[in-house]
Amino acid sequence: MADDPSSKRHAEGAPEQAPDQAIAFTAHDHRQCQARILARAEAHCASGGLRLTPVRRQTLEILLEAHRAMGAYEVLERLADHGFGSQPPVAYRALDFLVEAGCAHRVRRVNGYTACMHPGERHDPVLLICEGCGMVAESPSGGARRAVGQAAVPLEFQLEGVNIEGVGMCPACLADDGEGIGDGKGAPRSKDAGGGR
Amino acid sequence: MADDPSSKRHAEGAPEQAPDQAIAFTAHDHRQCQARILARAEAHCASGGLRLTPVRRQTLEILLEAHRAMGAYEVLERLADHGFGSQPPVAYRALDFLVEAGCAHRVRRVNGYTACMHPGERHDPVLLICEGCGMVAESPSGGARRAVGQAAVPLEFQLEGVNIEGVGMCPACLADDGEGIGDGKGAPRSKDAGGGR
DNA sequence: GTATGAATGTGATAATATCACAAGCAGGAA
DNA sequence: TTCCTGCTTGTGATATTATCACATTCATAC
Repeated sequence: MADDPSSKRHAEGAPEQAPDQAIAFTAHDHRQCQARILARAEAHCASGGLRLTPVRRQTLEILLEAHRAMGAYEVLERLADHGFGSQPPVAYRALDFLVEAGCAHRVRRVNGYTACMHPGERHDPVLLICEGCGMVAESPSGGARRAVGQAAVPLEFQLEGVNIEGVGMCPACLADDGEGIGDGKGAPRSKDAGGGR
Repeated sequence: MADDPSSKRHAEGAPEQAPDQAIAFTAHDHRQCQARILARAEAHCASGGLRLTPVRRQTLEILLEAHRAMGAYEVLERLADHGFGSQPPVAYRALDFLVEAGCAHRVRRVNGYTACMHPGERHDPVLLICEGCGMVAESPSGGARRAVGQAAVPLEFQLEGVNIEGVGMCPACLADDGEGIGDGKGAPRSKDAGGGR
């Protein structure tokens, strides 16, 4: 990890470090990012009368550890490590709550969940999933959402929700491939890549 | 089935009955629709050197029976009824082939598969899934696809594929609700709704 | 006809998700 | 306080979806 791009990250005092929506693929102080989102989520739940109980909060913290999608069973294992129940419903319930509350997104493509970078703001982001490292970035794009809405109109379909996901390669993985670490098709990189880069 | 809206369907001789993309939610002669798509898929496979073997063809026919998403195990059961193997890989392999060949789509939202209405034409349709009856319509929308592409650009993300899905209510289910058959939130209607309407 | 690779059949198992019910806990009403 | 109520959590069981490994069959080219 000595050559980790996160060495490029900004100093702690840096103000707005990166455009929020692209943060997953951008060098940033992940500790700070993590804390900021958690605080926002807490505020959102408090103001909305949503109970961010210990399991739920811990679940969110687990999701916030990295900008990637985590499976429910991976979350469950971590919850058990923290002393919570170890049966699937424990994780699924907490994850469902977070999604419902607008604090997490479900990543259908990989049957996983990822923390929302804009807790509480009703939005339907484009989720960009890197096939190299598993990171997930959230891109605002009212554009895509609007286009789906428009696609529904001529069919007289009453749209209630959308899932918009893209798969491909993030800039860091592309750079790695270019450096000859991969062969251009390269095997997926470490699935447990750490926090921000 | 006596009050099936498909009674409204066009007469057999009707020429181009409905805009292709909206066909799932539109009154049409489904037998003809089914046959047309199957023929197109056969032609596409033939011209591309893709082997549409008996299981694969049967699988496509099963998907074509209705404009909805079918689970792999449901397909598997039908395949077994037709004398094919009854172990999961039988269905998954055939379904994977069809998706790969551009003759079917995977519907991530419901872990299902649905026949493609434009076999062989490389496209990333918006899949509109009715929560009332389970029907799935394919809407062209280069617009949404383009918007996702644009969302990826500022993140320097190299987009390789997309899943764009919308859930909501189809016109027929909306009409049913309006007629007082439902309560406005109504339980999902029969999951095994027949072919076209 | 025989070698070859693709496709299929089959048993086993992995990964994901839900159900049902008991127990605990927070808040308000009596 | 005590009880009631509804939400939340724990737990065992089970359902659903998906993949692996390996033997066999089949189509095709040689």
